[in-house]
Formats: sequence, C-alpha cells, structure tokens
Amino acid sequence: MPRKRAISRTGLLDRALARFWAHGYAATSVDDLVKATGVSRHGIYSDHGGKKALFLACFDRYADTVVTPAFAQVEATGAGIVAIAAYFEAQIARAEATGLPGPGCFVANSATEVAPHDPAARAFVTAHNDRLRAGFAKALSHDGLTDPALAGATLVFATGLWSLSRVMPDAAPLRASVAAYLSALTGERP
Amino acid sequence: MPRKRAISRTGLLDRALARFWAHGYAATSVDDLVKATGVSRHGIYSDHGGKKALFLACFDRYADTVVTPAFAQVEATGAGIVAIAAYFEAQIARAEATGLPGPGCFVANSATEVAPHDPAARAFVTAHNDRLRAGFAKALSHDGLTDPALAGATLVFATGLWSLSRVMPDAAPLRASVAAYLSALTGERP
DNA sequence: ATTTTAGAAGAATGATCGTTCTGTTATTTC
DNA sequence: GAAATAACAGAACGATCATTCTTCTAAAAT
Repeated sequence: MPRKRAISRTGLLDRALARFWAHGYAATSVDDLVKATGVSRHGIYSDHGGKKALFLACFDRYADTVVTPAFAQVEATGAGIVAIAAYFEAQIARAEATGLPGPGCFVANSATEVAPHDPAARAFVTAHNDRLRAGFAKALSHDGLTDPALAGATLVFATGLWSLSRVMPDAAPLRASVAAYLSALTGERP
Repeated sequence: MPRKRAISRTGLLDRALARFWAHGYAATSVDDLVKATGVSRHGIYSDHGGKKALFLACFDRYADTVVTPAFAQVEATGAGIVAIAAYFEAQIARAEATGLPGPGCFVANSATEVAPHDPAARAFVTAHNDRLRAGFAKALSHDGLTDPALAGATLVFATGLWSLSRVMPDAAPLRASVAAYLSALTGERP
C-alpha cells in the first residue's frame, strides 16, 4: 500500500525546473540538482529515472505552473488584444521581479539548446508553440484580425521577447517593443 | 620570417563556428572541434588558447562572414522596408538550404545558452543587437516609420524568427509570419 | 642535403560527469 | 515496541571533459 511522508519530494520538479530554466540543460549537473532541490541522488533517480527524464518532466510542470496561469487570460472566451497585452506585461513584470537579465522562457530556451537534437524535447516545444499560436489566433480574431499568419507573427514576437529578456538589463525597451508591435497590429501610428 | 604551410589552419574558425552554431557551446567538446576542424589540439590551443577563447573568437568571425554580407543591404543608404524583407527572406532561404530545423542564428543561440552567465559573450550579443536595431531603425525611418520602438520590435521579431527556425521543419510558416509582420508595419490589411 | 620548425597524432592528467550502489537515519505501519 | 520502508548521505564507477605534454612527420629555409 503506497504511503506518503510528511516531508516528501513535492518540490523536486519545481526546483529542478527553476535550475534548468535559469542555467539550461547541459550546464546543470546532477550535483547541481541535488544541491538545488535538496533531494538525494537516490530520490531523483528512483522518481524520474535520470537527468534527461527529469528535464523532460519539467516541460509538463512548466506548462501547468507557469504557462497556463499566465496564458489562460488569452485563451479565455471573449479575450482580445488587450489580453495579449496583459499577458506580455505580466511576463515582463515577472522577469523584472526576478531580476534582468532574467531566465526567459523555459520552452524557448530549450528550443535553441536541446530541441534541435532531441526529438522528445522538440515535441514539447512544438506542442507549446501550437498552444500559444492557437491562443493568439483566437484573441486576434476577436478584434477583427482574422489573418492566421498574424498569430504566427505574434508567436515569433513572443519567442524573441523571452530570448532578449535573457540578455537585456532593463525592461523598458521590452515594454516599448511590445507597445510598438501591438500598435502596429491594430493600425495605430504614433 | 613567418611562413605558410600549404594546408594551414585557415578554416579553423569557420569550422569551429559551424560546430558551435549547430550544437551550442556546452554540447561541443574539444574532441568534436578536433574532428570538425581537422586541426589538432596543439593547433587549437596555440592559436586561440582554449575552448572558451575559440568560442568567443567565433563571434567576430560570424559578424564578418555571416551578418555583414546579409545585413549590409539593410544598412545601405537608401534602404527601406523592402531591404528588411529581403534580409529576412535571405536568412530563411539559407536556413532552408541548410535544412530545417536549421542552426538559427549563432548570436541568438548564444544569447540564451551562454550569454546570461558569461559577460564576455553577453557583450558580443549586445553589440550585435545594437547593430541590428540601428540598421532597422534607419531603414524603417526611410519609409516614414520614425518611432524608434519599431526598430526594437523588429529586433525582437528577428530574434524570435531565428529561434523558431531551430524547431520548425518547414519554412512556409516563417515566411508567412514575416509577411504578416511587415504588412502590419506598413499598415496593410489582408 | 641538412637544419629548422610548423603541425598532427595521441598519450597522460586531473577534474567532473551521469549513474549505481552501499550504508545510515528517521518515519510510518502494525 | 518491532518490523518495514522512505529518504538521505556519500562512496564508487566508468566515461568523458578541457588541458598539457611528448613524440613523430613533413615541409620550408639555408
């Protein structure tokens, strides 16, 4: 009969995700994971099987604890460009609170580091991108922007935003870029 | 008096850049560099001092042999949005010729993998981004788009484009996103 | 032809990697 | 309280890492 300990390995995934998120896959050793999570090697290997498997498990955890809470407002019925703007702002504010240059997006980081040579990771990245594109498409069409390519462009923009947030020391240019992009979408001219 | 061998280490930087570009810094061992370049360890260490130094030297090489030839048309006097479109198209076509998912942009890859934790690499990335932003700004203002934030947005878009090109198997969505973005900039509506 | 030297090949080194295994401690169940 | 077990601490392992060093080859200079 399975049983739970009072102090369990609940936080393992969250802490491992944070470590992979900030430092990447290759630059995170199992020793780093032991130190960062407080879980022994035995625990890591018996719960997830190894470093790569733990890394892949972080994708689902990231989707549940980071992407969904932030992106749900875009996917909500009735959401429009304002929701997209709020989503961008929330992500920038979070990066600002963490400290810029920040960790960016876990999926976007993995897209350049490990996905090109790891089919399993690429499947996660592709699924994530499909989700974002679909959310953008619905929100954009709500405001009359029905060209599906605009959703693709917005996904490209979002990916670049998280990438740049890993090297930019200040959030102001990121906010200005978002404002300029959204203004261009809606046809406003400064 | 210095002399040259028939088969010299001329291609060292180019081949090392190609390897780092495709596989990243951490996933490229010195053994990989020896195999990819045909240059012995002795040659690599006497010419560049080590793996990290060779990697940093690749930034200048990348700027000279890849960025400048492709981006010069945007920086040219009289260049406008058409030049930006041609720049995007040339990069996509190159990625397509190499085979998608492709290597993306060496600087953008480094921006997420090593720049956050390496000041020297970050300096290169920042300088590269500043160059692109300035080029975009001039070309955009040539066509009446004087808001400097639009240049920042275009840099964000370009960065995301190379990032996505590392996981997308087909170039068509990339081209569609570029077309949609540029149409939005110029105020066209499909 | 002899000397010099640029460069390749690869062994050696110490560190670190991911993984496995052996103890030990503490908690839960009976 | 006793038996069972969840979890940690850390040693051990072979593989691989970046780096250095020695040896050997061949081209250039004189």
